[in-house]
Amino acid sequence: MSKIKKSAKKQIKAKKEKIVIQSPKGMRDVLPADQLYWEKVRKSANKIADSFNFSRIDTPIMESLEVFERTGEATDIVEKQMYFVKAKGEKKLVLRPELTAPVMRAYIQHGLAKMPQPMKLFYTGPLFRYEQPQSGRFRQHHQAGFEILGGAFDSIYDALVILTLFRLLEELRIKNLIVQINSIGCRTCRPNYVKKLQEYYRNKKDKICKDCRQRLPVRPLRLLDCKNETCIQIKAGAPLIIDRLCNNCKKHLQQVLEHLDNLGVPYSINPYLVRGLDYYNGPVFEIFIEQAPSEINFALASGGRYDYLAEMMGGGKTFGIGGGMGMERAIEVMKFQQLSGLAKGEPKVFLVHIGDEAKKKNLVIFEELRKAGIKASESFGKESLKSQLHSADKANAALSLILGQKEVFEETIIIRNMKTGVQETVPISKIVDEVKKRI
RNA sequence: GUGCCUAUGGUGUAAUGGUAACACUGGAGUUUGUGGUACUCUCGACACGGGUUCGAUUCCCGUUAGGCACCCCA
Repeated sequence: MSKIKKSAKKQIKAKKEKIVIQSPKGMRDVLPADQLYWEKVRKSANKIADSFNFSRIDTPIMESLEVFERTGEATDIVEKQMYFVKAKGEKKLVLRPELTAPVMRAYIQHGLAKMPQPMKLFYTGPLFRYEQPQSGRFRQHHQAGFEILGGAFDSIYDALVILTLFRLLEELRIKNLIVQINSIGCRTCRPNYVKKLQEYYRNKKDKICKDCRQRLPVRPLRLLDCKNETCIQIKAGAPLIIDRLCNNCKKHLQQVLEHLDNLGVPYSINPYLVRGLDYYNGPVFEIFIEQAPSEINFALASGGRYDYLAEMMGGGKTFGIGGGMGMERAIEVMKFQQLSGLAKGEPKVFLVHIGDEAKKKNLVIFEELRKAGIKASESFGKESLKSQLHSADKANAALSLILGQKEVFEETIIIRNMKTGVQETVPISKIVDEVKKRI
């Protein structure tokens, strides 16, 4: 008996079974309500890029695996966080997990080194990392970035990239920005430092956490980032790279700081700052909100030098410095700081019809206004005068153009000022001029 | 990849082992061609799948998604 019941139940349930389609984990839709922010960020990025004289470059969102494999020793980003794309044939394709290497690939592939140097390149676009999403962390996110490739090895360019990103964030009216900066040395001084650091930790192996014990031989710089309490205590006595830079690196960092002083860009030295990708060298930086509450306590932008990257990728020796801003994160902060002034240009004119003939005529008027550069709104789908005026009100229209049967017959139209309620009747043939007069 | 927390209309919140309430939003209207207030009506949800149970939105398990802490990072 219960068997019969259950199978009956199953049949009913099978009928009811719902299909739920969601966006993939860590990937979000940008709905119309949020587009104002995105528009602002895109526009500002373009504006800043233009005023700093960066040229736009776009690269595919997929690259062959080698582009990222060659960018250095193993890092989590290239090792664990890449999306592989199943294609029919030959090469393994991946969704790009970052944008510096693709830009460098394009630079090498197209011989951009033959152009006047350095190349100042700018981009915006999505990138993909397989990781656990959290607020301010997505599997697909967008960056606006700036790269200066080729030319001389000059601290000016470091400062210029930092300044550009800083000004972009300012352009978004984000407040209390601060640049954190460090240097991770070069091929000469970093190995020496790493040795020192490993020596320091050698006799403290028992005290540090499990993770750190594993990390010590592979990625010793990460120990300085550990949040384990005892590790924090131990790291207080650890040697810092910033104290062990070679003369060149030390001088270079000092020059960058001097430029930032001259430009009035606020910064603080963070000796524990390290980068996620291994091809970086020399000064590295991240831009934060000063004393940020936890909701927005993340790096808004970051970058550094990558003077060895071109060679790793099979190109000639090329100096490089670049950085990127996380667009989602910038928007998060804009929302948090409640930045206003993002209002979109509302339609000023609203078309109202009474009856079918008027509705037909309104479509023509709509197109005439549009050709004349007047953005009109409408509610063709509604019939009652009341609800149409209600919509006009909701749309914040300054004027409503009311066309009824009588007006169609007389070839006139009523212009209603929505603020004062004053109405005037004008000939339809003059509607464009009459509207222009009033807005 | 690991651990913990969460999941009710479009949004924000209720309640309940016997299928859900409120506010806002959306739609229609309050007599004939006039909005912003007020009032009326109305659309709309228990994330998905399985189990326990006479019966599950409620309890349990799994999945998915979101959040937090790791990992890592814009």
